[in-house]
Amino acid sequence: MSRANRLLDLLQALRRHRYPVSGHLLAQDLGISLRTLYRDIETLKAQGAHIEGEAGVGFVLRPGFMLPPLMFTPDEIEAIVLGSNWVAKRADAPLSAAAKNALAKIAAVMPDDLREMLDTAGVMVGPGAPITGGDIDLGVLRAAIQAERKLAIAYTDGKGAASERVIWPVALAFFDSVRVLVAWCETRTDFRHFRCDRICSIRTLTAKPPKRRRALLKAWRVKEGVPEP
Amino acid sequence: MSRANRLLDLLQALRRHRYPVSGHLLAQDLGISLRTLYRDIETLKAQGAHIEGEAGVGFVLRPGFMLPPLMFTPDEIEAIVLGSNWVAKRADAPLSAAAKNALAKIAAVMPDDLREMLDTAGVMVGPGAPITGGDIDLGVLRAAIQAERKLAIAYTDGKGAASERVIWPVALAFFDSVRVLVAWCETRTDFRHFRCDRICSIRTLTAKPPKRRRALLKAWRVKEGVPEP
DNA sequence: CGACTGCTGACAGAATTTGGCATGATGATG
DNA sequence: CATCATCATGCCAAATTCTGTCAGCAGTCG
Repeated sequence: MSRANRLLDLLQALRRHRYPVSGHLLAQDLGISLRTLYRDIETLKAQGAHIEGEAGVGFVLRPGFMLPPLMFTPDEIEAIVLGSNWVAKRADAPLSAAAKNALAKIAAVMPDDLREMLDTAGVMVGPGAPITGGDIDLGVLRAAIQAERKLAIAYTDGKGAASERVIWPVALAFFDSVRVLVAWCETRTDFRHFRCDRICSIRTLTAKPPKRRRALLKAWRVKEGVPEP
Repeated sequence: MSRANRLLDLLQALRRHRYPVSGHLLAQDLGISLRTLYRDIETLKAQGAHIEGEAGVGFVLRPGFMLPPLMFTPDEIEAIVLGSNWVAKRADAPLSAAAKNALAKIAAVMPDDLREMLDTAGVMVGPGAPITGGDIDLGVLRAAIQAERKLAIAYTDGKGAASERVIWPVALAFFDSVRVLVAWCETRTDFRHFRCDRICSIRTLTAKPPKRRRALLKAWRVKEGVPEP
């Protein structure tokens, strides 16, 4: 692998990590020594890449570098197709439609030969367990998550016990056959998981949770032991 | 000026000229010999640049090497994030890496305000049933599917009966906990489904199936009653 | 046909790249 | 405050590569 290739790879590696990444890790990824990595980063900086290195933290590539990323590789196309198809097949209707639209937009900017690969991609999503729907609108949940609003819900748990709660929605998790709303429950003052098909009603409140969703998500990750993506 | 820098410059120079440029001129621009220019162009081509050289005309960089800016709706962003994460989590290693790279590339060409939504997307992929791996390399399967090559496989079916077959691979289907290769089996002269974890060995043959993959896929869809995507 | 231009191979000397080590500096963490 | 992780830079010898030159073949254009 020549140096030129590696520099583009390094750029892509930096793009991949949207959070600070240590030079040690990058060097390992690229199979080069730490010293060489510093030199490569120096070169990229000289070319105009906004790479910021902070001691004790790592490197971040600030967006806006004049050199746009390269076109997708065949593997990446397959990954995109597979991902979009999964969402189109397994998510709720609005998200499913959005997945199809997004794929169309991506297809629009690809050269002809690659666009063909979209249709002939050799990957498919197999039929899965039927998704226990419930009749609530996931769009409302997603909107509340995005807008960071409290929700008042009526919920029936696994034992059939009904309850009404005010929760702070954090994220919507898609399992193979069920969807789960991750939220902070004001009643229990702790995180709770609500199966969407057991939520009987939702009302979006105007009040905002006192903590930012980001912080909540982090706290939840810690509690559940979910690694950072 | 190091070579790495020069390659990036060459790319920019090619992008500037929308009409064929002679190698001589490019070489002069960059201050290198003609021979070196050819070598540089070779290197860029190896990286995926669609540079076309026609004798008596010059070089043109066909569009499609770089990814142009992309715009998405909030729902589409959530769909893309969800899809990529699903692939990153549930597909085999190379495809998983490709999903991360693709997402990074898409992120790099989105407007700033949209890019932020990537991090705050409120959708997640829940943990799923563990995927029964098998020790064959799915990359080999995907490559054979794309290249339309026959495969010689050793397979052990659900009843424990082992067999060796020559098949025409059509598609790779991702189920919740298992992956299945869809293929035409020469022995049975019909379509068969092979669980990847039961494929003991693969050998890619040089022979191509007599029918195009597209036609096979269509025939399979008809047989199985799978609707067009 | 002749003038261009793309494309490739071989080769030897020049230039660059690389890894390792040593040394600072800075920010995070407890 | 001490410790750790990390960024950053200089130096050097060995290894790698890059480069220009020359030579030849194959297309295109007028």
